[in-house]
Amino acid sequence: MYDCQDRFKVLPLAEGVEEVFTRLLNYFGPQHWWPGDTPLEIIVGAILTQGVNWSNVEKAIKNLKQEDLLEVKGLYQVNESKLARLIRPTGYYNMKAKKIKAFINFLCEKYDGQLDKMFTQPLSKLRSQLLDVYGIGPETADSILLYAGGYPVFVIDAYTKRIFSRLGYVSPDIKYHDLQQKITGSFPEDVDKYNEYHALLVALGNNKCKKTNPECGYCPLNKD
DNA sequence: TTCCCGTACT
DNA sequence: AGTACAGGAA
Repeated sequence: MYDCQDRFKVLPLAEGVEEVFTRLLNYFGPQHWWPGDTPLEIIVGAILTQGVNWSNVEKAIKNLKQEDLLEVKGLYQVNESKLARLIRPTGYYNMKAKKIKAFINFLCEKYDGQLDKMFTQPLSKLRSQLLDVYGIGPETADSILLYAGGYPVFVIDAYTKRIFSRLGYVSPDIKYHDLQQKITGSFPEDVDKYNEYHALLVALGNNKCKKTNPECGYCPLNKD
């Protein structure tokens, strides 16, 4: 099994969650997420990054910026096929163009095209509204809420599942909501910490705790 | 479960 | 050439 289990099996989940955060922050340093200049850019990025590397997203974001399309009005007016062409580097570009359009339409209909208005809504109400938008599932909704809206929501992703299952705390196929409850149930509700924690898990998942050939020998969760 | 789909790293 | 990737819909 994985080396990290030896250390973390003696720690209750609550302490383990805290220990992982401390170690990752010491090792990687603050990540300064999300990499996006505006709330709208963060939301578009959250949709574009579904199922692909962030490096793919950067090209698409650059294309959108060049066309002056990272604003509500522009995204509302641009036709879907042109949008799809611009975001081609992210893969799934036809689906994602539809998804971005669906969000913009939702924003315009419900909130007069104003993100400020949208983000005055209480957390649980807005979350369920976002989940009703085509193309927005739990992870994308929570990324939008945390990184664009500043709500205290802990984002779960493939890395989070992989890391906590390898630590021995949960099953690899644990459901999104169940893992979210497990982690937040024993962790202070703090926007800055949630922000940093998710970013650090992505860093570990990318650099050390990879799906195949994980570099456990160099993992900060194993050192003394 | 399968489809959507390009990019980077092995 | 093969695999993995900040997922979600049908």
